[in-house]
Amino acid sequence: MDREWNDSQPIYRQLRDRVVAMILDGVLKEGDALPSVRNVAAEYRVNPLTVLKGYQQLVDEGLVESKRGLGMFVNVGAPKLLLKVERQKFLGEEWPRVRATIERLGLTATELLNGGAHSNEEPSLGDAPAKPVESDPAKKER
Amino acid sequence: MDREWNDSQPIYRQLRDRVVAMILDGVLKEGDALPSVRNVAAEYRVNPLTVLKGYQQLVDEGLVESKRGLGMFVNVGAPKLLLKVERQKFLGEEWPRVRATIERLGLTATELLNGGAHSNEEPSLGDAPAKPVESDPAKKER
DNA sequence: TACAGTGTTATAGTTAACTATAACAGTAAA
DNA sequence: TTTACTGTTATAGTTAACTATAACACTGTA
Repeated sequence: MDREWNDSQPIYRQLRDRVVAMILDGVLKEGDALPSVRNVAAEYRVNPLTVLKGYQQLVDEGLVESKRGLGMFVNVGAPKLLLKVERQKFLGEEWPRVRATIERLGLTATELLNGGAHSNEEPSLGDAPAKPVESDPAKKER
Repeated sequence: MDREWNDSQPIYRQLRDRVVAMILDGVLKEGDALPSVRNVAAEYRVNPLTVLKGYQQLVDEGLVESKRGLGMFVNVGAPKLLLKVERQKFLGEEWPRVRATIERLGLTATELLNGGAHSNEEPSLGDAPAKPVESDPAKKER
């Protein structure tokens, strides 16, 4: 896990997202114990309550089960459920926004997806984008 | 403009982003007046101070100039500057995250690009992804 | 039993975001 | 001057996020 925080989202949600990522990546498998609240709090120098809040979200989502005195554990079926739910969420909410941004910046989604620049490449401002993504004619703003 | 807010970011930042989008899209050109603080506040049913805070960000970024009694105006050079800065920000910060998510969810380029009205399509969990977005071969593990 | 791990709750304080309400200040036009 | 727009500041209150510190409750093991 990474040790830094993003100012664009509350810590507890980022925490939740990181655990989700670990489950999706198979780092945490069904039945596995999550890193303990206290450990995480110490390692990231964050308040235990903040960690708990993030973890509680996962419990509320039915992904994780809490066993007092033992720890918190990845539920059976969580990875599968997660893949489904997160895909829906991404395709329905995040991707449309991102895609709009890409178009707005005159970048091409195809290029970006096909192993183009990820890291810190500066697009020379001058050159016209090779093949801008056509904006969707049926695009509905909402 | 849209009338709704996203819980993932403070309103004033979303407001700022919308104006940025309008500038990039050419809806607001150099020298144009932004929608007035009071109008926006009324239309979106938001506090004038919140709108002002969003607008102030733009002033601080050198994109907009404020003229008391007159309004706030898009600076000369703002669109060009914006394109450069926002591209850098997107490629350096947002895209890497988004890309990681895409890979994690095993989504395919076709799935992402062909969805005109992809809103709430459920990716049938069963079928193997046709051609997952490849992770960068040059990516360094650490 | 004692102990060292777990999760959980209680108390209380700080800060950022947002809100309502009101007033102040500058510009242009009737 | 009056009116109707602009941006701006002042005062004060609410809520969510985060923090520190401490205690409570449970489990497995020495």
